[in-house]
Amino acid sequence: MRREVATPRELETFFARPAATVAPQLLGSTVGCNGVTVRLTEVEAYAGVDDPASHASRGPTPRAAVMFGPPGRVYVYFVYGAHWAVNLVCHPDGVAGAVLLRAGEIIAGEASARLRRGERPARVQLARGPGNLASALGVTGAMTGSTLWDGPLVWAPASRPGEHQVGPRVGVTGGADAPMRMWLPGEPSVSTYKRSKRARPTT
DNA sequence: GCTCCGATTATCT
DNA sequence: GATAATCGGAGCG
Repeated sequence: MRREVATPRELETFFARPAATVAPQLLGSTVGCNGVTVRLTEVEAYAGVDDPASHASRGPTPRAAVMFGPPGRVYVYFVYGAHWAVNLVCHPDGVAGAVLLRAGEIIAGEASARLRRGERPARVQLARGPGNLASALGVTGAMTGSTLWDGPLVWAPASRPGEHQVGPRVGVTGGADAPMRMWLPGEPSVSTYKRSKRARPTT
C-alpha cells in the first residue's frame, strides 16, 4: 500500500528547489484551508533578489523575510488595499523565492467558500485570481510563516503530472516579460487578465 | 466584446 | 508620501 501523505521532510525537500522548477509541479496539486479545498490551475514563480518583480528584490525586509527562510512555508501579503495573496516559499533556507497561487478550482467546501465570496460568483470564479483564491480559502496575513504540513494551510501533491502552458506574468510593473506564469490549458478557472498596461520589460 | 478607473491599506522610501 | 504580484463595475463600441 503506497503512502498517501508525504512526510514533512519530503515536502520541505520538494520545495527546496527553484521556484520556476516547483511552480509547474504545483499545477493540479491541492491546497486546503478552513474547510475548502482547491485544485491549483494557475501559478506564477517569483525568484529572489535578482527578480525585479519579487518582493525579495529589495532584500529581507520585514514583509519579505519569510521568503528568505526555509521552504514549504506560507507567505501571505496584502495588495492594493483590498486583497490577500498566497505564496509558497521555495529554495533552500537562506535563498529567497516563492510561487504565487493565482487560481484554482474548488473541489470541496464550496459552501464554505461562498460564505466569504458570496452567492453571486459562478463556480469557476470562486477562486479565479490571486485575491479571490485567498478569499475563498479564508487566508489572512496571520498565516504567514506557517508550514504546509501543520496548517492552517495544508498542501498535497498532484496525483499525476499534467500538461501546462507558460506565458508572461500578469499585473507586475517590472520583469513582466519573464515567462514565469504557468497554467493548465483549457481550465475555465484560469484568470483572464491581460498584462498590465503599466508593465514594462526587464532591462 | 474590450478598456478604463477607483477603492483602500500595508509596506517601503 | 508613493506605490502596489488586484478586483469588479462602469462606460464605450
